Amino acid sequence: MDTPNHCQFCAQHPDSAFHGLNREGLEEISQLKTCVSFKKGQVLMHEGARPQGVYCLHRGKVKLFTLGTEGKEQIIRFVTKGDLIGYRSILSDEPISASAEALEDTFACYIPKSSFFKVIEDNPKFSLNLLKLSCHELGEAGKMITSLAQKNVKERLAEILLILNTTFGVDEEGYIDINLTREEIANMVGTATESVIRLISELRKEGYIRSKGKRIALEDRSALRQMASVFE
Amino acid sequence: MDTPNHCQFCAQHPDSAFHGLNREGLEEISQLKTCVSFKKGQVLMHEGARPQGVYCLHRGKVKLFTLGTEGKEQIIRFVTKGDLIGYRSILSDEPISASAEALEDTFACYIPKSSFFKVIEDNPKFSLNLLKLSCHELGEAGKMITSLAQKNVKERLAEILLILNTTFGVDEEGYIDINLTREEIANMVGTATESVIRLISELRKEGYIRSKGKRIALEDRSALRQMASVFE
DNA sequence: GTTTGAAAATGACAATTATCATATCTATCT
DNA sequence: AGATAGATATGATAATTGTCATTTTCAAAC
Repeated sequence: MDTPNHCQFCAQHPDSAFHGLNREGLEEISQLKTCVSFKKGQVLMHEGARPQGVYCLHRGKVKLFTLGTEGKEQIIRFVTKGDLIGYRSILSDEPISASAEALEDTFACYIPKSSFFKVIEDNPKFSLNLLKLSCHELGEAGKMITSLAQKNVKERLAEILLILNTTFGVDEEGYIDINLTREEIANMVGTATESVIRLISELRKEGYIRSKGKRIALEDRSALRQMASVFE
Repeated sequence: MDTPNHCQFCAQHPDSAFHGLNREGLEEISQLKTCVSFKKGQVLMHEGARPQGVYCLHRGKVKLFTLGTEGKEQIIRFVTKGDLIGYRSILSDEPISASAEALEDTFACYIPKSSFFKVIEDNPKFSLNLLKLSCHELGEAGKMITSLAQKNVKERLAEILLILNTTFGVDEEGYIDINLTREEIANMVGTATESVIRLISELRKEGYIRSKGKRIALEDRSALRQMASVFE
């Protein structure tokens, strides 16, 4: 039997979909899941496919993205420890809307579709958690829509840098603890790679951030928040 | 007792959150709800507020929008007959993320928060429907994000016109059956009002649409689909 | 340490989109 | 029917952003 404690561990986090489940529910999931690992760059799920289960991330980082016109990738959001992948597609009974690719070596639990539904049926609390989760993400998506529609590229870049800083934290030297290329940042901001590079240089010259290679550290977060009109 | 049949009527539509509920469940909702009406321009819910219940639209049209920087409104989506308003906020226990304003005289059923949760508890099917609904909308939001990030204004306008045509249908003369100003269209597309006006003229000159005052009719939908890169 | 390919940086220029000014139209009220 | 306010339309111009070309830097593999 492989690592039956993972679920209880994941469930500790208040934002986890498994939070607040009783012992039996967690035990049930632990029984039904299997553990899988992915190398950096591996694709967990393909846009358009019909997933046969959901992943719950145990360790690692994953980007979710759709392919727009001419194959350009648009990063929708990131998935980290404790987050689920594929639940949207299974619950709405639609093809996967975004591909999921590992940004670093990643470990996840796989819960087959049938087991997933069984846990939902057996645990109303789990169902409510999922509702809460999807409704929260719906609100986040709305914010992203407003940003893309109304802010200019520099404001959006400032916003994304703040989000990355919050989502992934910083290393010992203060750099945001995520390994993204400028192109990937551009694919979040919704702009050209060169524009991101130019604006990162600008922000550096203005003293709001510092950078070393591809790594970025925020120097003046409150100024960035003001620039991005983020009031949280 | 007011119009106890509304809920059964709404529940007929396969996309309704109330679809598939048993007789008792529908009866329960019919008991708990009250009917309200709104004049054109009235606000049903204010961004940032804490709603005390949800609305289920019975007749009329409502726009959902957030206010971006400098008070510019960004229309997220429209709500029509059978759709719910406010459920996202109540379920995620967050403030309302978008204001709701009636685009025409509108009738709705109001279900208080406590009653809403009671129906969820008593009817697992309802809970699953809501999950399906929010997950579907999450996918739609993802599409909108990719469009905003990657398409130019003309492509997005073509896409929005197709969506309006599908959502609201056409009148006897073939015009899209919704009364929107050019400014409101711009607030969906995420651009300046003048840009929308210019591009509507362009589309008209190119023969893809015709217009009469503020009313618009699609003349060549497949060309518009191609322009917008919509393959559905 | 050198090699080497990919990523970052920068400049020049083109395309897109926004802004401002102004004219025309249209629906509604009297 | 005429007045009027708000909406649509259009031109001129400015600002933003994208594209292409080239150079520099970086990091992994040998």
